[in-house]
Amino acid sequence: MNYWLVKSDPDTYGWEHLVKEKKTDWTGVRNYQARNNLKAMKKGDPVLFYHSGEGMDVVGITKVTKEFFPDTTTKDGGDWVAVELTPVKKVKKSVTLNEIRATKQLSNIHLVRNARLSVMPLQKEEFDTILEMAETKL
DNA sequence: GCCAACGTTGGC
DNA sequence: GCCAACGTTGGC
Repeated sequence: MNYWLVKSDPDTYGWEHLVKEKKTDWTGVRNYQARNNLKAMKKGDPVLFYHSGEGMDVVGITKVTKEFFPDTTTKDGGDWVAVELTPVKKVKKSVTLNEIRATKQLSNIHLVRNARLSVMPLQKEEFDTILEMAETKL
């Protein structure tokens, strides 16, 4: 079991949108590192959902319900992939980037070190720490 | 709205 | 293969 975090701009596609749709194909990733992370996701892996821009906080937990497949929104012929994500639950208390920054155990995650990466792995300890801060259990 | 950080592109 | 220029993302 691996743990992940994805970022999304709620102006484009936010948590509420995902909940309404029940599930979504996580398309549009155009970054090799992020793509490799998508490819490494296994069915059932938990994925934290982070809002960039508005909010800047972890707002919910999703899970992988379909492992990677070709991203059909690709127009440039590139070898891009998507996964299917399904919302599991909203966190009780959203965890802001500031709180994450202020937490020593989380100082190595990409969210802090590489703000640009939109799909990133988390260590189990990091995942658990964030859930604890969110006062939420998986 | 600005700008820093980063990834990608393209000229050499 | 290097690196400058450019575009995009995302925090502030």
